[in-house]
Order: sequence, then C-alpha cells, then structure tokens
Amino acid sequence: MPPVLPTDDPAQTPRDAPQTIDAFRDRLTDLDGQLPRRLQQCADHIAQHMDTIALSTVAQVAQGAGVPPSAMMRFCQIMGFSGYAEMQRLFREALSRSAPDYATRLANLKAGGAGHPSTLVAEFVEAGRQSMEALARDLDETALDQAVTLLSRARTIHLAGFRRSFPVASYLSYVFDKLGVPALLHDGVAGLGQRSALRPGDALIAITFAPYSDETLALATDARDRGLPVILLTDPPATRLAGMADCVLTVTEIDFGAFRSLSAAIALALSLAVAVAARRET
Amino acid sequence: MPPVLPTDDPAQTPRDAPQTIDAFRDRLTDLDGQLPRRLQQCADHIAQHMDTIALSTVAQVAQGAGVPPSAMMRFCQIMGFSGYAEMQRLFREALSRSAPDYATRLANLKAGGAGHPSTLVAEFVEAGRQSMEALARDLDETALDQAVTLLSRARTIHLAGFRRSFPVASYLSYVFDKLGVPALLHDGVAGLGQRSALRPGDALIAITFAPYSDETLALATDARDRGLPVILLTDPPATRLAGMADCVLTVTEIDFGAFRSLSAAIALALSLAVAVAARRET
DNA sequence: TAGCACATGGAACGTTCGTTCCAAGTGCTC
DNA sequence: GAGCACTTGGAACGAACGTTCCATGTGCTA
Repeated sequence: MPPVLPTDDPAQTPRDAPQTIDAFRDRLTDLDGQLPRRLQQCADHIAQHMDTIALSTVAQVAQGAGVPPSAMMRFCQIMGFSGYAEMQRLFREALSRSAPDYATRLANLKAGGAGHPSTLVAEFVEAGRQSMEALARDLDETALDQAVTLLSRARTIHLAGFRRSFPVASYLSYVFDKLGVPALLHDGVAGLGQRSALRPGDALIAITFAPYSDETLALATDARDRGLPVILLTDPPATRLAGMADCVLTVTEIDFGAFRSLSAAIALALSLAVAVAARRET
Repeated sequence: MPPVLPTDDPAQTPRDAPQTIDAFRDRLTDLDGQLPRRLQQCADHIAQHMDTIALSTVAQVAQGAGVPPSAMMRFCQIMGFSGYAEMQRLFREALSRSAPDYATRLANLKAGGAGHPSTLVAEFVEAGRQSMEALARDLDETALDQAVTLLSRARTIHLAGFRRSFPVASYLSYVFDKLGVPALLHDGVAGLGQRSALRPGDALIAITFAPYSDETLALATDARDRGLPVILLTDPPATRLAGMADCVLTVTEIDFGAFRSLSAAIALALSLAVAVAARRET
C-alpha cells in the first residue's frame, strides 16, 4: 500500500499518453525539433512507418530507425507511455477496430459459392477498397493542386465523359450544381454537340478510361485548340494522352471481371469539385 | 546430425501448411466434421474470428473457443503448422500487406492542411472505405438473392434514379448493355416520361436516397400498380418505403460534408447486374 | 469386462521480448 | 581546461508467451 504523497512530485513527468492516433501524431509534431539526435531518429522513422508498429517488436522498429532498442524505449516514455508495450497497444487497437469482422465477413460472402450474388459483392467491395488505397497511395498532389487552380479561375466548367465514364461526369454535374459552381454536362443526347458552348474563360474536365472515347478526346482537342484549360481524368497508362491536357489526374481502378467500381474516380472527382468550390468562394 | 532415414516415415503427418488465407480456409472446410470435439471447437471459433488471430495470444484464442491452450496448439499442428506462432505469422503477413503504407499515406494527406485538396481526397477515400465495409457487413443476402431472381425473369429491366442517384442508374444502364441484358434508363430528358414503356413482364430497379426523389417514387408506385416487380435500392432509414417494393436493398453510405462517394451503392448495383446476367444465361 | 487407442487438460520448460540499469561518451559552460 | 549535465549503448533482468510432455479420462473393440 503506497503512502499518500504529501505533495505532488514536481519531478513527475506529465502522464498524458495519447489516446488516439491523431493525438499521437500531434504529439509527434510538437516534439519535432526539440529532441536529441537519437530520439529524433525514432520520431522520424515512426512518423513514416506508423503502420508497422502494431506488428513489430521494439528490436525491429529500433533497427529500422537505426537506433538501439533502449533509445526506442526512451522515446516511448517521452511520448507519455509507460513503455513500448503500451504504445503498441494503441496501434493494435486501432488496427483491430479498422477490421472488426470485416475480413471474416468478406470471407463468408466469398464462401457463399461461385456465382452466388454475395460472392460478387465481396469481390467488388474488395476491388473498390484496393482502388481507394491505390488512389491514396499514388495521388499526384501537385497535379491536383494545379487542376484546382485552373478550374477555380474558370467561368464555366464543362464536363465530358461518355459510356463508362458518364456516371462520374454526371455526378460531377450534380455536385457542382449543389455547390453553386457553373458547370455544363456534355451528355451527347440525340447526338447533338455542345461544342459551341465552349467559350473563352471556360475550362474542361474530360474523363475517359481505356479504351478511350473518341467523343471525349475530340472535345478535349477542340477545347485545347480554343486555348481553354483541359483537365484530364484517366488511368495511368494514358500518358500518351498527356499532350492534349494541361493537367492529367490518374486513378488506378482495380477491376473485377471487366467491370470497375469507379469508386476511386468518383472520390477524386468529388474532392476536385469541393476544392474548386472552396477556392472560388474566397 | 540426423541419420538418413532408410524409408519415409509413414507416421509423418503431411507438412503442407497453408500459405495463404484462402488455402487456410479450404483446409478448414476439409477438416470440418472429422475432428474430435475440442479440435472442432477450435475450428469453429477460428472460422468465425479469423481476423482476431493476428493480434491475439494462444491463451486468448483458446479462451474464446472455450478450450485449453494445449488443444489450440494441437489444432495448429493438425492444420499443418509447427505451432501457433507459425500460424499467426500467416495472418500477420496478410494484415500488414493489406495496409502497406496506406494508413500513413492517408495521414500525410490529411496533414496537408485543412482545405487543401489532398485532405479532401483522404476524407473521401476514408468515407468510401467505410461505406464498403458497411456494405460487406450489413448486406442482406436473402434480399439480394430475391432481387436477382426477380430481375432474371424480367423481359426488360427499367432503371430509375435521379439527381444524386443518377450516376448509379446510368452505370447500371452501361453495364446491362455490355452484358446483353435488355435495360431501359429512365433519364427524364426534357421532362418526357417513359412510363408507357413499362410492360407486363418487365421489372424496375428504383434507386433513391434521402431526401427521396418524387419522380423515382412515382415511377415505382406506377410499376407496382401495374403488377411489375420493384427492386428498391436505398439507404437504411427508408423502411417506410418498404411497402412500395417487392425487395429492398439497403446500403449505408458514409458521407463526408454532405457528399457521398456512392461507392457502396455502385458496388452493390454492379453485383446485382452481373448476377442477373449470369442467371439469365443459364 | 478387459484392453487399447485416442482425446484431454494441466503443469513445467524454454524462448522471446520488453524493460531497466549503469557505465561510458559527448558537448556545453564557467 | 575542468566540471557538469545530458545523451548514448549494451548487458542483465524479469515477465509473458509458445511449446512440450505426461498423467488422466473416455469411448470403442474383442
């Protein structure tokens, strides 16, 4: 039974261990720059490999950071934890929450039998998830920034996307309308062109995936010739199309059996729309 | 130095440890039914909680299954592993592959600063991923089966979805066309109705999310009155709409700032389309 | 019913890993 | 240049955990 302390120990380090990953990250940035050499190495390595902590031992993480295990232990204590085990608990809990029974459920759906509808759902969900991860991993932030800049200066934003890409274009049309951004969807109804609607000061978002739609490319070329900025939303192998656009945004859609979930393309398009709307208002 | 065995030991159990999660699952179903009581308990528990293995100790898994740790050890060896540690390695590797640096990347995108376009991408990707997981978790397989059955019997499939739901409907139209399934997209161009296209033997897929589109509901009611099967694709709170459909499929779309990624709805719609096409061919 | 083969559970063992402690090293200040 | 405070790295300790072994229990067969 510990004796009651007469006064708070002034030497006691503050025991505010981060309770969430975000709090952990905040603490990391707070400490940045005011740490001894070895401890700073720990911080840098962990900041860049946060996802490995849940499944690694101290020795492994320390080796990755190029420091002895004892230095990593110090670091954990400076972060507010009692030790590595407590810090690891935070990441393990986050990891197990992110996949509560999702993996099992997917497996059960797949096990429903080939051809069973639920198997298809599992496959498409998996494809969609991978596409999302690929988007987050491979996103070209510079190109995205440039696209936002170009579009936020535009008077009217033209949207072109046919066949497989039409859902993306039409959703952009809906979102821009909701956000109060002037946009025009080139829907190709009745074979009527809307090319003459392209006016100086406008910009075009052209969405097309292999095999590329002739109508979309023709419209992009047309806009280019008129000197309008063209933002191209397409898949990675389309670098040969780079010449006809001012800015190329690529998304890697994982497909399952010839069909794509479009989830990555829509997520990117949505982000673009919201960012453009935000910048126009300022 | 072990002596060279004159003959293969017949008592030696086959050492073909599963190398993938799928192989593991196959082995699990192979063994099902021909296992002693306690070992069967292990198999059952693990089949339903496969995602917990990577982060649990033998003792924890054994307690979950209601068996002593030694029984769990036996089970691991019967599955072909040298022990629990080796089995756990399989699941840990699968887990670390599924999140290579994705989580870190997302964090970095978010750290780009509020209002920065890449932050938006991170948020939408996260929302999309959660929606996908929710779909896998909450999918009503019975309803999906029923929907496939109803639609595979239909002569022509009508598609209704306006405003926010229009991208889903238009993608369904594209996919059905690709698959050779007769489908008609009610696009509402020029305010022209296509109600008279609803003929006996047809079926309707109505897609609408709160706030529900009047046109879609009106079309669904109309189809219902004519005795056509109606499949409703909507969000969970819409149980009050249940009465106007023969089959209700719900998707929980996590939204970020008023906009939804639609990824779960599209994944479900795609699955529905492919399953219907497959069943019609047989 | 006796015998045998197999299943079962607990206790003991050995390894791995987190943690602590102390001696050596480094850089700064007076 | 001496002293001091802080940092550093390795070795030793202790706990947690995987693993094995053996005594006991159970069910089937002759």
